[in-house]
Amino acid sequence: MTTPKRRRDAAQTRQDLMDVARQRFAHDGYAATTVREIADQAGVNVALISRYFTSKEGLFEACLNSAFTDVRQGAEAVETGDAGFAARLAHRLGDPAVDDRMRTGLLLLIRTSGDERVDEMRRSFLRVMSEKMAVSAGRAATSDEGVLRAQMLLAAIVGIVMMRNITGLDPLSSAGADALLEPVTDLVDALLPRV
Amino acid sequence: MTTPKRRRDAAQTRQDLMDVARQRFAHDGYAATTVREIADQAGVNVALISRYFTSKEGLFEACLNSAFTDVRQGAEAVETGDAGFAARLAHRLGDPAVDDRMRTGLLLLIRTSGDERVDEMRRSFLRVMSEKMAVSAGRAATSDEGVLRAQMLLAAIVGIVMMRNITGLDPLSSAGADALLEPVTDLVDALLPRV
DNA sequence: CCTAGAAGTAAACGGTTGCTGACTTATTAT
DNA sequence: ATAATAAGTCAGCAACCGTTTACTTCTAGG
Repeated sequence: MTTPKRRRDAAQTRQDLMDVARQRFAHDGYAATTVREIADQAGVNVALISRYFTSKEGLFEACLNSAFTDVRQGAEAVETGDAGFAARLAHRLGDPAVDDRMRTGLLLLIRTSGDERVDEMRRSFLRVMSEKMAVSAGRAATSDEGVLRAQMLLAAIVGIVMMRNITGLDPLSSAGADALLEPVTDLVDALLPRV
Repeated sequence: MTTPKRRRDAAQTRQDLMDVARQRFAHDGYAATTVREIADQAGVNVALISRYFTSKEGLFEACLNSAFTDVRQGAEAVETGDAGFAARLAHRLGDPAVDDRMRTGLLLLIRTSGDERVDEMRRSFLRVMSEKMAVSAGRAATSDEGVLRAQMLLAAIVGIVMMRNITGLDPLSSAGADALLEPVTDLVDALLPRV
């Protein structure tokens, strides 16, 4: 019991449920995560999930939307197009204390719920996201080659985050921001060099 | 009915089950895939999964082992260390007809079953695999920096395969081997240059 | 041809899942 | 203080999960 007895607060409870759900969905996937586990970990009853989010899918959709926001503003803070892009990215990826939300957000980007409508939301977000990346690197948003390279960079980043957090493979999983700096810089410069 | 009525053949049925299971596990994940779906798609009864593989986890473990073999020999065929590495890799990744087994194999590498023993198998395989990659690129297997870079390359490849096959994001998902050649070459040269 | 055993099926089991409706408890406004 | 309402709990539902047991059907060896 972190909070020995918490005052009733619907908004806070809703937020707690989302925080827990994001972690579990991101780490274990949608199907492997049960609503009871989420509720238990949040310290409330299962029925509140249905009340606040209609259904498990509704909760996942809410998580995905908040993940969009986090990844988007994380990306804006990081890829302003100047030379320090790779360094800041490495810092974000490497330091576990820095940005837990962006990490789980990135993982959620490839976790499917089985609902085609939700998948389309994700696809649309990824498309916009990769076009922004291409533009900020000096390409046209309509340039297939630039967008392709941006999507490959995004996929590579997601893959690295996933491998670090899911498999627990060393030295990748335990590498800090300093160890990641050089290879991440090389990766960014190679896939999406500024023109 | 591709085969209007097939002769009874235990070995063939076992193989059919594994083929179907690999696809489904790779694409949808372990928890989201049911044994009934697998059996139905293979055209046999559910009970045969327990008979031939003891359990769903046993089936997954068998799939993972066959994925190890495929990825290993796919990697051996591709990364002999010479200059054509990136080109062959791009060809394997891009052409859907070329190597379906290596594609599903790569996807299985980050699909967890929840069983810690299985996860350890995967971790061990990934470690050996990345050390081989580092060595074939001219690093020592004990070099943390070389192995880290190899693991990042592996993670990037897995991420790209995943993004291509799971999200259906264009132009990445529909890009052919020719479109992938240049960026993949840049990616490989950047993350794991031969020394 | 016939039979022993392998290959495959059908049906049901206990357990778990997501979800719901009736209920209790705390908080707020008067 | 107390009624009204929001916040949260409880117990159970129907459906589905993985697995098993008893059964049927095919096939190979004599």
